[in-house]
Amino acid sequence: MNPEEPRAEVWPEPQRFDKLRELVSLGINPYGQRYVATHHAADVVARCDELLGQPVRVAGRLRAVRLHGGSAFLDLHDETGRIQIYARRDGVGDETFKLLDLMDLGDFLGVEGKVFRTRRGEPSIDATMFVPLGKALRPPPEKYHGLQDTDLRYRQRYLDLMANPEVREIFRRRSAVLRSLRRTLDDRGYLEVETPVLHAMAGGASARPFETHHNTLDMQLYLRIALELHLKRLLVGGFERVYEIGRVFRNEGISTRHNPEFTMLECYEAYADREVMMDLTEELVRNAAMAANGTTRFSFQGEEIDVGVRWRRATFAELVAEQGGPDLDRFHGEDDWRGAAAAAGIDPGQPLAKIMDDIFEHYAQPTLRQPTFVLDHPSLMSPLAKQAPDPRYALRFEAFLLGMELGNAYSEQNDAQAQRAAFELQARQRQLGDEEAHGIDEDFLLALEYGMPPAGGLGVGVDRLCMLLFDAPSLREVILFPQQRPKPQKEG
RNA sequence: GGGCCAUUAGCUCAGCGGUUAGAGCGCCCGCCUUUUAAGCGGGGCGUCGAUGGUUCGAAUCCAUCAUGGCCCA
Repeated sequence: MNPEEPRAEVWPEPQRFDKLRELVSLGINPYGQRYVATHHAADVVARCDELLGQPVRVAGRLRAVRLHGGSAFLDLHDETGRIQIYARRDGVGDETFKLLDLMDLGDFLGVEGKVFRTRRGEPSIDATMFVPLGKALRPPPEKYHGLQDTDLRYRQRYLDLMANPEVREIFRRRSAVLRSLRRTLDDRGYLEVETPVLHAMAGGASARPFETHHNTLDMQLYLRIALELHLKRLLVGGFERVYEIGRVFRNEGISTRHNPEFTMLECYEAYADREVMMDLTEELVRNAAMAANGTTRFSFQGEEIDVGVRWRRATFAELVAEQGGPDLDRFHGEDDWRGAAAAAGIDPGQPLAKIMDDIFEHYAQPTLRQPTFVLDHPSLMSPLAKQAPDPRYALRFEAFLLGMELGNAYSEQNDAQAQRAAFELQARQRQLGDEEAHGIDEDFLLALEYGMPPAGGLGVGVDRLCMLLFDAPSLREVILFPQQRPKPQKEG
């Protein structure tokens, strides 16, 4: 009907489009402009009695309308909660009252009025004026059940946040955890730094990287898989305590416990070692638990956990043996490991480091429910750590909680020649087909050759920490926009 | 990669071989100036995820595919 606005023809909510045009024809901007509110919804509710009769201005999204002929009750939601608006034809005037016919659920609205309580005692605002601040051309999710479809909840997280207050709460708590982590480190004299995401060589962890390309330099680059190697360069440069909270990327599968990009905290402390990092790990997690939950005790999917006690400390070999696995101390070569793998039903043809990891996962990992530090991993799977007195093992620990790896730490290797030897061993593993083995990072070795203090280094998976503290069944619940397969395009 | 489950109206769901596919919310029309999952009266809503097949007849049974979820690797 209207060639100038052909889109309205196919619009799924033509009435909303019509109302938009009607507002414009009345000379009203449906999208508003700056609106200075005096109060949030929660303020008015909390301080209702003290504000009784006083004029206030609030702004938010219209979530429900109950029409009563010459009057109407509106539910206005802002970030703090809900406030009820009472609009009478007598109170706002005929013209403004008619605007109600042009409003839809989901629209943003500014309201001015006097605070009062209804007959049933509900804190409300008796409107004297309201102004459209943002038209919604699509309806919000269902008001009672909210948005349940997990696919849509993640794809259109804004609808999830709009409809489900407990989801908003999760991300407020996540923010509290991040603040707590920063505060704990800041209070210990750490410096927060930012290092490159684009790496010429992806190192610092065992994982396959995402590849990208820089046009002007015409070179292949990788998205970082860890923060480690740049932070250690900063120790070379003379900073003694540094940390970074940043996104890392690993080109792996997606599951309830894995997202291809995730947030990592890494911190490095000169002149410390893994013992110091164990204490720090306990403190970071304890403080984060207090920030998120107000207590160090919490339950995860029905299991009671306490991160406030001293965590158990046991070696990699002890834990495997404890669960009926082989005596790793008697292992002296590759054949021992491959034989043990076969005995455990693990593919013995895999790269050796993967076998070591799988054997631990097979025997010990699922049993580590309460917080546990696993010490002394095989050196082969720990190329960036100093070696233990027994060179088969590394001065490393991993923190486990509820069967999940939460953190990883080393007494950092600061001997440039030993580091080169470890990298060379990794390179041989890579030649043997281990795609996750570390490459020889000459640029990092160059830095080490200038001298690095001994140091303790720690990495913590922030998303997993949040998942555990929030009792979330899936990592996706604590990531605002988890990775999803693109939806096939519908209509043209 | 393997197994199981789900996909029906804008949203939350029912229907599970047999007239023209349903409910609540939302939406449209009417009434209602203290309601609050407001109420009352009326109305429309769908490529029943996609594609094939079986059948007189398919949302329903079968196969394949897509997306998501859970479990396992």
